[in-house]
Amino acid sequence: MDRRTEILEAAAKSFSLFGYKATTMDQVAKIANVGKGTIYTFFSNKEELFNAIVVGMIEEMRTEAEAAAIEGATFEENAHARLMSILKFRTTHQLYAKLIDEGKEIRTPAVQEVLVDIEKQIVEFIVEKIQKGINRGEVKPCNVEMVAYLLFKSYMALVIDWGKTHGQELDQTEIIDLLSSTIFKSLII
Amino acid sequence: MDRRTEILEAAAKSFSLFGYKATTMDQVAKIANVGKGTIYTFFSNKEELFNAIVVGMIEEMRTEAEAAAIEGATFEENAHARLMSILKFRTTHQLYAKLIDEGKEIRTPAVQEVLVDIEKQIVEFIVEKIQKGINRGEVKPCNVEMVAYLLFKSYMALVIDWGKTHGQELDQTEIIDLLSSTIFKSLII
DNA sequence: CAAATGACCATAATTGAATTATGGTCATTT
DNA sequence: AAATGACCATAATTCAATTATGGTCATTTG
Repeated sequence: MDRRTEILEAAAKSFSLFGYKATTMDQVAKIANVGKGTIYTFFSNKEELFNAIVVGMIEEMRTEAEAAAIEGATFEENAHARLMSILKFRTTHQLYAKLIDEGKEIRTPAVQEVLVDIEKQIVEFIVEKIQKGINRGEVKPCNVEMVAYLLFKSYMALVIDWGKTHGQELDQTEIIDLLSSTIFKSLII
Repeated sequence: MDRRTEILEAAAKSFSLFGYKATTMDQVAKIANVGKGTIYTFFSNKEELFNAIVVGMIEEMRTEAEAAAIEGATFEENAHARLMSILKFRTTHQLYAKLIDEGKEIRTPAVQEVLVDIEKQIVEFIVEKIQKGINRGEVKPCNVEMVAYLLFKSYMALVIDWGKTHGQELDQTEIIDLLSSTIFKSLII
């Protein structure tokens, strides 16, 4: 494996395990079996190394979300499956979960910026899918950006936030029932 | 004015100006022109005094939200008007705005708890209104708690959050257009 | 004598000086 | 030419000393 990859893997491991702030460049160098200076021949600073890791994670998330869609399923079914996949990734993926925690608890600025960027990219992903649905004639023309945003926020609310104030999580079917009869209903032709 | 009221007014002023943490009982006593011990004959501790102030604020918010509704208007029009009134109150009311800031920046536990409670009461307020709409035959029977939650979160997202990532605020008409064709459409008979 | 008061106390919060840790560099080595 | 790690400036942490604060209660007041 080349040095760059070894550094990336070491950094991914450390960021996932300890978060951004608690990961030191010395530590990354040690895990990667590399002199600290070597890291700086590939990445200009800690934040760039971090961003490279996050770019990789977003790709991974996107791939999983794409894989969640089923050939021949309706737009609504696939939208639901992909969104649930993304939200599952969000809480399951060690690095993502760690970053959410660090953003909230320690409020490391670099982490908070990255989290905002990830959410933007998720919404853009949804935008793409809606746009494709419109082009295929499965979805009504609409304010795609707003609809994508509303969809994402609604899923966040029902899947992630609800449980925090209401003792227990919502059932998937309850979520589908509600969104199917509201947002999706007006979206689909 | 009786001592209790003087204390309440002093506390409201101080909490609004400085937040929960930065308000001292000595300060409240001084503003209220009262010995510090006197405060403790009416309120068992700082947090109880704080809660009393917040209860008053919620009442105020509720009254304004009720006043935003118009006799003879549709359920949708009034729901929109009331929700916008609440969100306006949220950012305009000095104490509420201060608490949101303190909850986020200093993360005073007493403040965060109170903020969660306020949001719960807002959702309960929406629940009431939807239930009333159902009883009147203006609104379809539905999972009232979930719909209220979704409505509130949608308004929060479009009115409060959107601007933070998208450079500028959404226009009221854009919000109505979207929600009217989605959530409200499926709600109203 | 019942209500009000503020000096007082235990403890929590803050400060700042000293210490340690860390991101990044660059002369030296491989 | 690429890799390295000792080195440096500065940021972060520690912790003892100090200050501030919530809450009490013996005393005062009307």
